[in-house]
Amino acid sequence: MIDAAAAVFARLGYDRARMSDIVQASGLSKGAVYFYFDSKESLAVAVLASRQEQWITGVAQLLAAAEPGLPRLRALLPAMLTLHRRDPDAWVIARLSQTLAQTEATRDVAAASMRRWIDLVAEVISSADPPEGTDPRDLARVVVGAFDGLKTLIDIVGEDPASVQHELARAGALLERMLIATISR
Amino acid sequence: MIDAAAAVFARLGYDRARMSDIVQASGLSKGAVYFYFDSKESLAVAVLASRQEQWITGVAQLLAAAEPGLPRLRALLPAMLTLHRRDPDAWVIARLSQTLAQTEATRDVAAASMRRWIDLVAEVISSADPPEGTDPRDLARVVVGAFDGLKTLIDIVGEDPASVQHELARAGALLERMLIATISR
DNA sequence: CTTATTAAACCGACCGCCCGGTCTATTATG
DNA sequence: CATAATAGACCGGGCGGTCGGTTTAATAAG
Repeated sequence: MIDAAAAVFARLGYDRARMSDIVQASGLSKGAVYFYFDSKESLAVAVLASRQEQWITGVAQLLAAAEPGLPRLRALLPAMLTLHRRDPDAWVIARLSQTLAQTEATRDVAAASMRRWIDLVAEVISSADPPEGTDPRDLARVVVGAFDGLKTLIDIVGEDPASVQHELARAGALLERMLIATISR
Repeated sequence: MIDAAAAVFARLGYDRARMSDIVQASGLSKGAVYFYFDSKESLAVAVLASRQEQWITGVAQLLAAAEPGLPRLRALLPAMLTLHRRDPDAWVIARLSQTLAQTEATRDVAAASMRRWIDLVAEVISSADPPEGTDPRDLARVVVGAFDGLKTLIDIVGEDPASVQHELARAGALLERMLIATISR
């Protein structure tokens, strides 16, 4: 059911997603959905937590295959792209965080979710021994933010979903190049 | 009135912005607003066009002060940051484009708006003589997308508006460094 | 094996509110 | 008086959320 909601949120965004859409996608009924979740908002929080977990463990798993340091850093963007190719809905964490951060009650979970993700990237960057005066967390923010922004931008200007996937891979590779160029002295 | 609408859209986003909010912010009445605009959607399109114009001419003006080539490229991120500091609402173009791109009727204007902006950045990058095999348009996409993503991300994890401004400047400087490192051989 | 009992799971018609949009009355302008 | 501009009460539809009732499944009792 969380899967169905994630797909709908990913497709329409939180505000445009109607409860009826989610109900229909889940194959259940309105009563069943509200049996498990208090509100649309709490459902969104659950989706955020679920996909966040899925995303982070997925990336971490792929990163673990590369040895620490520069090789692992080089594996970062490819891992993100692989995850995104495997399940584009997982990146709903970015859109949901954006929306949930606007509401007082859910701002903290949204921020915490993003911070956790930044921390993981910062860890990888840090292990690659960046030059003096380069804060790994700053770089991590740029990478995470840039990936999100690129996905958004390409979704807007892209033609069809297939080309979007391709364009994102292209942009991801370039972002990686920029990251490496910055870190190597 | 477009200014008022822009402010509201920037603060709440298209979907959460209520017509009553915009009416109140404009200091006019509902009748007056609908005398000038057919719908909420067309109002959003007008806001997008207005701020896009404002943003592009503003950046272009700042860029014109620097001589073409690398100096002008170096002026790009500072110009964007200056514009953003001068009027953070102007960056509502990114959020509005995202939303309007979801609707069939307005998808093209949203995409066109973003493409125009990418074109300008690509032009600047191109004039800085990037190495072989580096597509200026690809780089431009990364810069534009990254800036948008960074603004979004920092809005989420940032504490107060003042620190957001500062963090964005910091991230922007880093993004510039990455861009220069990539372009210089 | 059958039947009785119970509670969790599920259904979908329904509700009240709120929002985008309309419309008529009124005011300003010339 | 004519016209443009504005006001704000009003409306219909759609939305998130509710609630009484029904099915399902697990367990106990005979």
